[in-house]
Amino acid sequence: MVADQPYHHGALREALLEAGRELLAERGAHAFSLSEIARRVGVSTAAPYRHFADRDALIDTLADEGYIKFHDVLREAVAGATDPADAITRIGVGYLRFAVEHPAVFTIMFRDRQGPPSDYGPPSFQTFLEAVETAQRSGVLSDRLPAPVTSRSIWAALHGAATLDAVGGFAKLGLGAPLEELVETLLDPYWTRPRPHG
Amino acid sequence: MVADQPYHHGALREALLEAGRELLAERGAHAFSLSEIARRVGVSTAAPYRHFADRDALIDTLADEGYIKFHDVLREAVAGATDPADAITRIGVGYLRFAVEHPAVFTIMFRDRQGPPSDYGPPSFQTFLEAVETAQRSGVLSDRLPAPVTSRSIWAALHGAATLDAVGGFAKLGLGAPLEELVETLLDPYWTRPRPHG
DNA sequence: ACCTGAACACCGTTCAAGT
DNA sequence: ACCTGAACACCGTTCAAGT
Repeated sequence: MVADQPYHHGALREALLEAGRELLAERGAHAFSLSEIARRVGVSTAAPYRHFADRDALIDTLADEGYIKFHDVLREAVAGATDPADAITRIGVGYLRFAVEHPAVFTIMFRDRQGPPSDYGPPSFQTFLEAVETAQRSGVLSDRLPAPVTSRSIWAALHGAATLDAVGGFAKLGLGAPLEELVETLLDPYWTRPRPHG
Repeated sequence: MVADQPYHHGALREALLEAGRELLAERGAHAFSLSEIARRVGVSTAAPYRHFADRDALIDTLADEGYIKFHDVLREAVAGATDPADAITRIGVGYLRFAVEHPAVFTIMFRDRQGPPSDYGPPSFQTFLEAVETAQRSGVLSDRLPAPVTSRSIWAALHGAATLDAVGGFAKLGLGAPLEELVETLLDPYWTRPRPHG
């Protein structure tokens, strides 16, 4: 808190993004408001328009940040893996954990975009695809179907579980489960031979 | 169009729901507006509050309608099936087709609810669970995992594919595919033996 | 009992004017 | 170049008043 704010904020763009992150975390994607963000930063409601085309542009920027963070999660999952099958499992756990820990960011990442699609989504899928290819080559993952197709299926399973779990759908149906167990059961039919569970 | 509207609408509740359905179909979940709906019906913006607690109550009612329609889709899929494996496949196609044909309704069904959870979701999962149990008993679906767990996994895969496909995620990644083919590849790892594709 | 009219607090967005 | 102040059209919601 500075006693006397200068006329020029100096780093308004970053301040708006930071306030946006906080608002999302505190009140959810549903409560996102550009006016509220401007108020928190201590600036007029018109000020953001010097840095973002409109409300959606700010949301899309926060979504892009989410994609970058998400991509890091996937790369760290692969980096920390002990073997190709473990890499897939860790990606799965990372995917679901990201959704559970940052539900609002996850929501805006996969909402129906107003502007052009993000450039930051495909790299994540690419990382995942490479992990699937590696697992297929090592023989732990079936290669009955091409890697992109199997990747698409597992990605869909993880994404569906993440979405339904975040909304609480599984718990409502009496299907709530710890994250690791949920991932294990999702991946189970894909392995060429049964895997011991941790 | 009646030339002289009576003071009492008579069937305002249903008229509001109908206008809500149209607005969702025309402009998407994103553009939902209670004022716009009242305007379309030709009534004051305060009138809906005699029939719905608030905006969210109207949305939740439309979501419930969606669940009922969705449940019918699943039951018809099972009813029209030639065998237990075909029932699962038809459910999958019905699930994805519903999402693609009614994206706005699908969105509000699985959005983060404000009010209490819908009573109309669980019956759909129940129908699906029974189809999985039947398929497991007939031997076409692996019974390595309990029916509720396998149901959860396939449900997640279908839901994820529906969500990503509706948002256009698959197409963006060069993974776009016809609905039936997508469902086939999603279900492929679950069958106990390879199934011929139609 | 059901709906209107007017009001309130709140949005997103624009634009002339200030620094 | 960056931000303010005031305005505009639009929300959701409330409530006294009308029929």
